[in-house]
Amino acid sequence: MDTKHRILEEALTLFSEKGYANVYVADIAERVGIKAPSLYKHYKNKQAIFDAIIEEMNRRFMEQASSLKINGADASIDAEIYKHISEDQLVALGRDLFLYFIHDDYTRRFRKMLTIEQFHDKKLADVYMKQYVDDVLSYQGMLLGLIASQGILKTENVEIMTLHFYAPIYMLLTICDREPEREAEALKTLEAHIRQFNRLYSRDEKIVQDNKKKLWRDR
Amino acid sequence: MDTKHRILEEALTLFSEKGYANVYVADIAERVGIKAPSLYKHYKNKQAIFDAIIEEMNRRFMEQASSLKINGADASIDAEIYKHISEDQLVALGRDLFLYFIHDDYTRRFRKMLTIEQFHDKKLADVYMKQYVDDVLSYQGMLLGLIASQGILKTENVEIMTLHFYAPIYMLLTICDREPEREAEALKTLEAHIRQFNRLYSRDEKIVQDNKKKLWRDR
DNA sequence: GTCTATAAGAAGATAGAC
DNA sequence: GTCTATCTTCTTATAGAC
Repeated sequence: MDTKHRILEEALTLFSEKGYANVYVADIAERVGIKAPSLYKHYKNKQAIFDAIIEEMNRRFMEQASSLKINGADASIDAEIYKHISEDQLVALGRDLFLYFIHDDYTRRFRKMLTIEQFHDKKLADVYMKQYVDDVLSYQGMLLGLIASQGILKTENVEIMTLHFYAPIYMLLTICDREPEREAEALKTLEAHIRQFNRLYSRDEKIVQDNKKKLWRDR
Repeated sequence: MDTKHRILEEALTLFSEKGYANVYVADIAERVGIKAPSLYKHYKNKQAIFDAIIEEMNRRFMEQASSLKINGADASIDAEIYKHISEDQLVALGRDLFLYFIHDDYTRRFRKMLTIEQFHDKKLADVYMKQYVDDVLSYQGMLLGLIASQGILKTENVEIMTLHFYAPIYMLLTICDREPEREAEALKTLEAHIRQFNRLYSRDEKIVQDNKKKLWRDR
C-alpha cells in the first residue's frame, strides 16, 4: 500500500482509539514508519488527514448506498426472497447486520471515531445518525415492509416495527463497541430478541409453533 | 455558589461540548470569572477537575440508586401501583424516563462528556454502560416484571421484553443528544412505540394462552 | 484567593540537506 | 520523499506580589 493511503489507515486507527486531539502527528508518522515532517509531503496538515478520512468514508458510503438501491429497487426479486422467510432467516438477517457493523474493520473504526468527534462538529453528528440510524431503519423498514405485505407479519405500523427490530440491535452494538468482552452475551441476546420479535409480530401463533418444532428438529 | 463548585459546573459544560483535550484551563477560568492561575488554588491540576466531576457523578448516582432500591424493595407497594396500569400510564412511564434523561441538565452534560471520553479510559465506558444501559434495563425490567406477574402482559421472556421497551427509547435518546432539533419527532415516535409495544404484549387478544401458561409454570 | 509575569514543555509545522 | 534541526505557538502550571 502506498504511503499516502497508509497514513489514512493508521490515522483512522489512532483517531478511533484516542480521538483527534489526543493523537499527535508524530504518532501517526511512527506507525507508518516515517518521521513527522515527511508526513507533510502527503497532506497539508493534520486536519487534512482527518478530512481525507471523512471523504473516503463518504465515497465508500455512496458506493454502498447505490448498490443497496439497485437491489431495493427490484422489489419483485426481494419480495420473492422474503415471501417465505422463516424465523431462522430473520435471525440471520439481524445477526448479519450486527456482525457486519461490529466486525467490519473500517466501519468499526469509523463509527468509533465519529462517536468521539460528533459533538465537535455538527456535520459529523449528522453523518453518524444517517449512517447508523436513519439509513439502516430505512433499509430494514423496506425489507420488513416486504415481509409484512406477504401477510406473514401483523399489520402494525411498519416504521415502529422496524424500530422494534433494529433498536435492540443498535443497543447491543453500542454495548460491544464499548465493552467488546460482552460480544458472546450480546449475540445470545440478539437471537432471543429476534425470536421474541417474530413471535410477537407473527399473525398466526400456529406458524410460530410449527417453526419452533422445525427449529428443534434442525438443531 | 462557591467558586470551587462553579469550576466543576463550567468545566462539565465545556467538557461535554468539546471534550477534555479541547478545553483549556483558561476557558474554564474565564467562565467562572477568574484567571487561570487562581483555579489552581481550588484544584491541583486540570485532571483533578475532571476527576472531581466523575466523583460527584458517582455520589449522585449512588444516591439515586439507593433511593430506587428502597422503592424497588417494597414490591408490594409497586405491585399495587402497576396492577391496573393502563396504556396511557405505560406511555407516561417511558416518556418520563426519556424526558428525565434528555432534560436533566446534569445528566445530559455528563452523558455527553462520557460519550466523548469513553474510549480514552475503559472505566468511563463501564460507567456509561452501567448508568445508561444496564441499570436502566435492570430497573425497568423489575417494573415490567411486576406488571407481567399481574397477568396483564404476555408471559414472554421479561428481559427481552424490557429490551423491547427500552432500546427504542435509548435510540431516540442518542438521536436527540446529537440532533436536538428532532426532539418533537422523537416524542411522537416514542408514544407510537409504546402503544404498539402494549398491543403486542397485551394478553387480551384472543391467543392460545394455555400452553404458554403451562410452560411458564414448568420453568 | 486573586492577580501578573513567566517558566517549562508539548505539539504542529517549516527549512533545507540528501 | 525522507531526514535532522529548528521555529512558533499554544497550554499547563508555578512564583510571588497584593
